[in-house]
Amino acid sequence: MHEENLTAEEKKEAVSRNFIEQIIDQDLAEGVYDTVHTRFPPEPNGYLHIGHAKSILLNYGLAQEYNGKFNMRFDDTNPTKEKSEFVESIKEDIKWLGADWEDRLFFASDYFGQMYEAAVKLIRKGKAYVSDLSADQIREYRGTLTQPGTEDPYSRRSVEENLTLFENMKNGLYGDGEKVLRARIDMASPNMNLRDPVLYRVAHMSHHNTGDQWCIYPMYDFAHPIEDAIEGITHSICTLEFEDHRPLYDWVVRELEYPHPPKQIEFAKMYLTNVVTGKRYIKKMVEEGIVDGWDDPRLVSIAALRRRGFTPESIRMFVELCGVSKSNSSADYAMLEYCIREDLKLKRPRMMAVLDPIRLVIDNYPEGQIEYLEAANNLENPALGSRKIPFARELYIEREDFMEEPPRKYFRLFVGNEVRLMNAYFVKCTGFEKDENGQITTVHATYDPQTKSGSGFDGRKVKGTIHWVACETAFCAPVRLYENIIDEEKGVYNEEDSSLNLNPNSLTERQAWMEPGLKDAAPYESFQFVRQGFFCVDYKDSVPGAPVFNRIVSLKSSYKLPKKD
RNA sequence: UGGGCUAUCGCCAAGCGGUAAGGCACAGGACUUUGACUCCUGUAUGCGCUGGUUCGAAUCCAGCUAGCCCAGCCA
Repeated sequence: MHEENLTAEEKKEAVSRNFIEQIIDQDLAEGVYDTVHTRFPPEPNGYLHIGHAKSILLNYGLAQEYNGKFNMRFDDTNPTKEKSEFVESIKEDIKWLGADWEDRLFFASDYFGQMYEAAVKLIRKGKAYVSDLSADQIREYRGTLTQPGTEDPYSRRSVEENLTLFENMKNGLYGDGEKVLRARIDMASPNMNLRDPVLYRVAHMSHHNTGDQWCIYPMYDFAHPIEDAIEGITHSICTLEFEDHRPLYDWVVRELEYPHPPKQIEFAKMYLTNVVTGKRYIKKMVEEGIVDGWDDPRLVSIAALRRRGFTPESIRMFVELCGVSKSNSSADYAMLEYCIREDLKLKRPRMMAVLDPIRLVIDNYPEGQIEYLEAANNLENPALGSRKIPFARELYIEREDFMEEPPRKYFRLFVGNEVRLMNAYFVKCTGFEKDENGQITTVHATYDPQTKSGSGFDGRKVKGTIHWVACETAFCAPVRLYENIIDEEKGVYNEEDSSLNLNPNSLTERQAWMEPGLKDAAPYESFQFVRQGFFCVDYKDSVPGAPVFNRIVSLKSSYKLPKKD
């Protein structure tokens, strides 16, 4: 760890450490801590989204990296907002992401007794007092950003009186809002958080974990450092907006005289371009039925990503790629797409499915004959084995794979051109048919038996390869093509008239014709459909024997079909 | 207009006084039974601006500018 001894070359070659790792390295080197203990402390008031994934994986990853420990803790200090139904979904999402808290699952509410004692300790030290001011009055006394606050008229109460009053608060002698416990710090501090912050409030309300045992509840700023200290957390990692709270965090652990005080470190939240992350917008869309719930595959909640077919590995890769810093930023959605393609490309079979079919008739192929051809599941990963696919005289091919008047450098089917049918034969286009509307319905071709896939034929080359399925045996199932929910101009939500502007193309559902083997696809199973992208069976909408395929991500394409006028 | 934080390529992000890493995206090219993948190649004379210190500054100093956060008995 003696950086100063490294040459410039060595410095460059060293794996760069993010700023949190640098802080931890230094703490360890200086003996401030001799271990690393982190935690993820969500409030169970909603579902987790991709932004949380960064925090989860950061905290868990740091614990792993330094051979330390990682705690799961629900920060449930406000019963008015929390529900136990969220506890389970949060646990499920974190497990899915692969963060393992082992046997360390905690609830802040389990520490209410210790927090109460801590408050009594502060009162005894003269560092806290009970105030009768109303919420409005407290606001007035707090001053403004530019004007200092003024002393709370109740701040001079004696220790004995405060002790009694606080006990009375606990015992339910006062109604909600009647009294609060405040820290005595500095009403004139330029940092608003230090102007005698409220430590405890009265709330006669049932708590999801403690029931009616308590009618006073600690505030975040008081509770959080205590939670961290109790659990032996060393590095308490949170987001940037808590930077101003750090002096208060430090004040609490100092006044309570914890022997090994934890250290708060703040990092920038992650945002994604082209997606909606705002809870209020999502809530509104859910309420108005615009989306299919908080796990609608167009959203970026952990559950939505899972349902769409993203893998934990891809999320981890994404978080790692994004890095950690203190500058507000939003990652390009293309980076997430890259990660899921990267993760799936060697792992999953590459199958054929036709999304917009026209008929291809191979006129020199025997009528009624079905031939089973061997197809590798993944050409780049032989370990995935192979399958048999039926080939016949009449096939479906993609409408865009034939053109009556091909533009320059179009390698697919047009009259006179020869292409390879993937996993099958070369076919040469001989003609086509149109219906009364001028729509192409059928393409005719002849095949060359000696060009069979795998035969080693190398007599001639073709530039194009297209995918296909045999009409008779094709399995027809719905596929859903997603665009992210955005309005490029205004975003999904217009602040001015509070209207929602949904991209009407955010979801397209259509039938697709696919290899018969796909009808046995199980929920969550994913595939690459050649040239169409990666698809995953939607567990929620699929019934046995009738899978529904969500497109996770499309493939990149360097060829754009010219637009028709 | 009080306090805190941030500013390096279209998007992330290294860099910590020795002469601008990397990834995504993009553009060329090679290869190809997916116009995918893979593989090459290219992309900041410049680090928000202006001065200063220094042989040397993205890095240090000063002054600006812009953005984010804070006036919950939310977290």
